[in-house]
Amino acid sequence: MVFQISIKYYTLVRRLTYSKMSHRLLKENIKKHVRINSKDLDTICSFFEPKYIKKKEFLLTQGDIYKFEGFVLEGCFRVFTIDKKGNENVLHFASKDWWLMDIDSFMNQTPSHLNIQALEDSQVLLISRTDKLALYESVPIVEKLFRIMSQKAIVAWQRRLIRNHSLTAQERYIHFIENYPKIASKLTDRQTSSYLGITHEFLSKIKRSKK
Amino acid sequence: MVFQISIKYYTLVRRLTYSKMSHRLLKENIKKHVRINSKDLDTICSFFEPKYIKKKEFLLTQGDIYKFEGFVLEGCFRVFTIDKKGNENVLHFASKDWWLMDIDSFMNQTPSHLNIQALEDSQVLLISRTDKLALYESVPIVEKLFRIMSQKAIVAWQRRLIRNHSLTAQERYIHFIENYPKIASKLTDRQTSSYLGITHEFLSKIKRSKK
DNA sequence: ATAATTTGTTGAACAAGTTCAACCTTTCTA
DNA sequence: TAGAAAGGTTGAACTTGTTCAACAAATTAT
Repeated sequence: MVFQISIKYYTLVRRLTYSKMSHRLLKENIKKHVRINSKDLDTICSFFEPKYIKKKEFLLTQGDIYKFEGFVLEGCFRVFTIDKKGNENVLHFASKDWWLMDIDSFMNQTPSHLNIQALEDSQVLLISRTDKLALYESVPIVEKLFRIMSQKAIVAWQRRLIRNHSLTAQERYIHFIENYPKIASKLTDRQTSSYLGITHEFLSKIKRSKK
Repeated sequence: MVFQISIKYYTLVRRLTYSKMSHRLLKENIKKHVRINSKDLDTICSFFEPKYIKKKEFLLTQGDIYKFEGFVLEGCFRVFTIDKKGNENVLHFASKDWWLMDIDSFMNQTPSHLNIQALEDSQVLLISRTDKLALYESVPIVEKLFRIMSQKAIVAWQRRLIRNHSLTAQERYIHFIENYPKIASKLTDRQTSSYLGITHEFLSKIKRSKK
């Protein structure tokens, strides 16, 4: 009996500790973007709920309406579309400390064009659309936070387009594995090639010629 | 004498009228993105000053630090980088009712990677960095405005990347002229090809084969 | 109006990347 | 643990797009 209680107690403490830990990563992330007081930070984080997703499971499937925004605590995701020809196009990956959103579907509540799939057992913090919209109103700095995050994202997309236009597939591959070694090491060649915009066969040939 | 005065008066009235007209386009643009009261709208617009730029002149040159953000009233611009191999890569064009910014340089006050050049005699409304930063503080809805504009821009960049990965050069060319006929009609083939990420020779061959 | 420059067109040789098919290795699953 | 499924490699033929060079057409500056 005593033993059981102590297990329960231990579990409870672990959960709380864990929960604080998980929000800590989110807090650190937010503080990278804006100066923010701890009250606002606590309010923001209080709306994020942890969720566990198993390898190969989907957080979002093409056609769904996206009702959550996510922040990755652990694991790795791929965000991709399937085009008319049936090919998968990876927009990006998201591992620990990255955000997961489908801005288009979330903003306009239209069916999503994107799929978000876990590449390994993963944990995310999710905020519902309702709570997010409420946060924009009640905690004004949230607007600034996402304005700044969005602007940084635009810069990243611009640079990626330029790389696609000015570099060969081999150069893009080298850039990718050098700049995102942690993510790259978790991927199959098929996933990497889809991100780079080439076939997996050609990636295989690039790797051979590099040696 | 009387004649001279009347000319002066006419010019003054025209300027005032013109200035209101020009801010009207900006106001309409802003109202597409956010619900906003007319006082805030007036405050925002009051910081934008008109500027005329002649064909081929630059609003920004690679290496400069960007100190303004612009809104195009008339004319057309191209935003491009020159990479190490000396090739021009057009990020995008901006004609009437579009925004002109170099987010990276403007945010971080680092030397710009971009060039912004007028393709024809053009007019823009410019806001200085100082005024923009002050606006973010004094008119909170400005944060929301640029947050939403930025998020729409991200969606556009994502779609463009997917087109680059999933469509042939010919399909991208057709998409471009069908979706941006006004801008496309103002461009030389060299400019169009640089936007599409192909050589101008190959664009010429695409056009021939299309007939 | 003329010269100079930029732009567009075309062809031939070439390079980059795809497709398809075969085969092997690894990983998942019953 | 066997069988199935998925991932990786390789080669040959093919397609897409580039490069370079030459020339014609259109703009621009003088």
